Amino acid sequence: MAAEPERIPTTYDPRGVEQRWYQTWLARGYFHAPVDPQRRPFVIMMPLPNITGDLHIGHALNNTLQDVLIRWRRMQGWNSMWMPGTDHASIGTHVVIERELAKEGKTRFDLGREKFLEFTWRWKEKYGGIIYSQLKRMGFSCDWDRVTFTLDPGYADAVTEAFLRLHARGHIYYGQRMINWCPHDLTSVSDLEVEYQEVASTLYHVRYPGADGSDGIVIATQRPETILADVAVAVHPEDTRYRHLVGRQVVVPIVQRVVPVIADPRVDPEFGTGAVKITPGHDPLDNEIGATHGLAAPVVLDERGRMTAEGGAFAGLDRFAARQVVAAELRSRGLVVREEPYTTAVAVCERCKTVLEPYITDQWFVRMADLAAPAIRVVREGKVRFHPERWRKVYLDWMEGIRDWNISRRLWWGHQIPAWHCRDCGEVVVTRQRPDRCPRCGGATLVQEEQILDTWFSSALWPFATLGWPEDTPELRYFYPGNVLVTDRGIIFLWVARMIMFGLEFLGEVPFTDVYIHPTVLTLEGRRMSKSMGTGIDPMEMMDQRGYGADALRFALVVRCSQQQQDLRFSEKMLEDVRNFNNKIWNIARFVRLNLEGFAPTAAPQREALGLIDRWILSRFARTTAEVTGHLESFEFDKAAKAIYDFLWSTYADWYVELAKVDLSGQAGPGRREQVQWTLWRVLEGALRLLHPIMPHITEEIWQLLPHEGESIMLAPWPQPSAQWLDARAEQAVERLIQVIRAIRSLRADMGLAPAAAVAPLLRVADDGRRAELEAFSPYIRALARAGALAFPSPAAAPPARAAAAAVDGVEVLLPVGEAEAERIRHRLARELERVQQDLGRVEARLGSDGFLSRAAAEVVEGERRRREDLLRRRETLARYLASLAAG
RNA sequence: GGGCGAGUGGCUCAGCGGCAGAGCGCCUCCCUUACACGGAGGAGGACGCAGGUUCAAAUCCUGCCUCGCCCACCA
Repeated sequence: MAAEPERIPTTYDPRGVEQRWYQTWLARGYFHAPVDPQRRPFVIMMPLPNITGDLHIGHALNNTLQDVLIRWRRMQGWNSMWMPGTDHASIGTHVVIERELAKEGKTRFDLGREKFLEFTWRWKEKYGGIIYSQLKRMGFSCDWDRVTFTLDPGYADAVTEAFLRLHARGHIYYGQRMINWCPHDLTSVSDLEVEYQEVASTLYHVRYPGADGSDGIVIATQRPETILADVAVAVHPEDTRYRHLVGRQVVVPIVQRVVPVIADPRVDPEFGTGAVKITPGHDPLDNEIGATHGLAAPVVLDERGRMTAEGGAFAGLDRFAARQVVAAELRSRGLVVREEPYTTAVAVCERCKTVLEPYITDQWFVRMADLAAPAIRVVREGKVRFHPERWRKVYLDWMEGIRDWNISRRLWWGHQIPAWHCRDCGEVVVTRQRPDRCPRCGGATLVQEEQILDTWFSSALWPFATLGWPEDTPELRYFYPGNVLVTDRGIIFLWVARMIMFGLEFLGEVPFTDVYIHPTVLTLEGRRMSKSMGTGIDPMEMMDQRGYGADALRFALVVRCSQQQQDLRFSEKMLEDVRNFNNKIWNIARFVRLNLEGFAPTAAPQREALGLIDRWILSRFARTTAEVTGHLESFEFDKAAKAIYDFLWSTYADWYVELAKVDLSGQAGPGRREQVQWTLWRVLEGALRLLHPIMPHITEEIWQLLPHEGESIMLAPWPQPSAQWLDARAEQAVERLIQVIRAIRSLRADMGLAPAAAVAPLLRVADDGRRAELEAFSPYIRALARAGALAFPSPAAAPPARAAAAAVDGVEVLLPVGEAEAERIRHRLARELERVQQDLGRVEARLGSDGFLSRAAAEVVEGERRRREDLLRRRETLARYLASLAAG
C-alpha cells in the first residue's frame, strides 16, 4: 500500500490508469492461452472487423461483451482464448481503395490487377492495423499472439483446400447463371448483399400487335428498354381474357420480332394487364419461365448497364437513358396505351447503392441444400443455442428456404479461385496447381480463373482456419470446437449460418455451442449511428478527448444490453452516469483504505463472531455473487451489471459504509474495529472481482491498492456464491434497522427540522426481543438518523401528546414536536393514513372474495393475510396519533 | 405480402399473472472530514387502443394503431 492515502485525488481519472494496466497485462502475457490439455478451454472467435474499419460503437459493444465472457471464464479457471483478427473484406476494401484511386482520376483498370493488389497491400500495411490499437484501448484481452488476417498464407491455403474439398464432394458447381450484377463495381454480389430501395417509377402499358395484323396484346412493364430483348409474352393459363391468344404470335415493338404468346402459372393475372413480356436475358423470373419454355435469352445490356449493339439505334445508351428514349419511341409509334406512376422496390448494391442488373455470366456456386440439412439439425437438437432464443426461428426459417450461394466475384482483392480454363477446349479444371496439360484435349494453355471468392466464403472458415486447419494441429484439437459466438443480428445468415455449415462439413462438429445476438446501437432518436450523417458517437473520442475512459464506455453499453430489445439507444449522457459510478467506487476505496490502517487480511472469522451488520453485508454479497454469476451464464448482461452497481452503491456504500463508520469511530467494543475492517475489505475486494470483467482497469487499479493475494485481479478467482454467508436473521434485523432510520429521516424532513435540531426520536416497540435488537442498534440509529438522543419508552407509558408518527414493522417511530408543527403532523399522518387505507381496501376486497380464497395459491392467500395484519396495525397507530392530535 | 421486436413517470429502460420499479431529469434540505461526478427526503404513472380469459392482467389470448428491423422473383 502506498503511503499518504490522503494524497489520492478525490476524483478518478481513468486515462493514465487504463493505458498503464493494459500495457502491464500485455507485457506479462496474461492474454495468451497456450494449448494446455490439463485445462478446460473457453474459446471465442472475434467477429472480424474489416481492415478498412475504424472502431465504432457497434464494435465497442460487440467486443466488450466478448471480453466480459472471456475475463469471467478466465477468473473461473477456464483457459480463455479469444482469437482476434481482421478480414480482407474484398468488396468493402475495393470500394475504399477505388475511392482513393478516383481522387487521382483513376480506376482499378488503369492500374491492372498486379499494381492494384500492390497498392492495396501497401494501404493495408499502413491503415489495416488501426483497429487493433483501438481494440487495445478498450482493454480487450484477446490472444494477440494468434492474431490472424484472412489473406495470411496459411489462411489462404485453408480457403483453397475448402474450395477443393467442396468441389470434390459435389457441393460446388460452375456455369452460366443469372446473378445480381453491379454495373458500378463490375462484379456479381450474392442475394444477401442486395438491398432494396423504394423508388418512384412508371408502369408503361404497351401494345404488342398481333403478327396477323390483329390488335395483339397489351403488356405492362417498368423497363421498356428491355423490350428489345423480349422473346415472348406470357399470360396465366386460366386467364379467360387471353386464353384465345395463347399459341398465337405477336410482334415485339421496335425490333419487330415475332414471338409467341405462352401460358405460364407464374404470371400473376392481377398485376398490370395480366400479360407480361418475357425477357430471359434481363429478368430472373423471365429467365426461369424462358428456361421452362425453351426460349432464347438475348442480351441488350452490357456489364456497365449500357445498350449493346443488339440494341440497334439505342446502342451505347445507359440503361436509364435508354428507358426514356425507348418509351418516347413507343409513344411516337402509338403503342403506349397507358402510363401510370408506380412505386417499386429496386435492388441496389449494398456497398455502392448502384441499381443492380440481373445479368448472365459464368459463375461459381455452392449448392446449399445438402450443407444446410445438418446445420438445421444441430440447431433443432439444441447443439447450437441462440440467445435470445427468438433468433433460432429466424435462422431455421432462412436455412429451410436456402438458395444456392454465388461465391465468385469479378474483383481482385481476395482469394483467387483455384480453377483453370483450357484455352483450347474450354474445359474447366479445379486443382490447387496449374495443370501441365488439359485433361480433356491435352492442350497446354491453361489460365487461372480470374474471379475471386466472396469474402464470406473465407470468413466462414474462421473458427478453424485460424487454428491450422486443414493440418491436424494441437491448436485445432484443443480449441475446436469453440464456445460462444457474439454478434449482431445483421450477419446471422451471412456469417453465423455459414460457419455452422462449414464447421460441420469439414470438422464434423459445430464451431460453437452458443450464439449470443446483441442489440444494435442506435442514437437516442432511434437512428443508426453514422459518422457521415453526424449521428454517431465515436468511442475513441469518448474515451480519450472526453475523458470517460474505456471502463465507463464498457459499463454503459453492457448495462443497457437487454435480451428483450433488439436496439440499444445510446447517448453521451449515459457515459456521464457511469463516470459518476466510477468515481463512487473510487471514493469507496479511498474510504476503505483510510480505515484499513494496521489491518492485515486474515482467514475468515466465524460468522457468529461478527457483528450483525457485517453478517448482513456478507449475506447480501453472497446473494449478489450468485445473481451476477447466474446472469452471466444466461447472457443477461444488463442484469449482471445492474446487480453489481446496486450492490456497491445502494447497499455497500449507502448503508454498510455508513453503519461501519459508527463502529470504526472508537466506542465500539474490543475487537470490533478489526471485524469491520475485515468485512469492509472482504466485501469490497470481492465486489471488485465481480465487476472486473466489465470494468477491468479501475478494478485492477483499486484492487492493487487494497490488500490482495496474487499479482493481478485478472488472475484472481471468481467469487464463489457460497451459502455459508447467507444469513436470514442478520438480513431481517438490518433491514428493519434501515426501515427505522428511513422513517426517522422522513419524519424529520417532513417536519422541516434543521439537521442540527436536537429532537430525540422515540421508538415504541411492543415486542421485547425487537426492542432489545433496536436498543443494541441505537448507536447506528443515532448516527445515521442524525439524532442526538434516542429513547425507548415503555409501551405501557403514555405516548407524547404531540408527535409526528410513522409505523414500520411493529415499531412506532415518534418525533415529538412543538405546537407550531401540529399542522405538518396532521398533514403527514393523514396522508399516510390515506395510503394505508387504500391498500387495506384492496387487500380486504381480495380476502373477502370466495373466488380468491378458494382458487388462489395458499401462500398467496397467506401473504395477503399477513399484509392485512400489518396494515391494520399501521392504521391503528396512525389513527391513534391523529386522534390524539385532534384531542390535544 | 410474410415474420420478428418495441410502445410502462419528462428521457433511457427493468418488471412479463398476485402491493407499479431503477437511473437520469425535476423539487426541498444538507459542504454530516470517502465522494457535490456527493448525501438525505420528496413529487411524478388511465403500463399504446379495444375486446376476452382469470378469484386476480402492465404481465396471458384476439384484433387494431404507431415506430423499428428482417425476409419475399408481382413484371
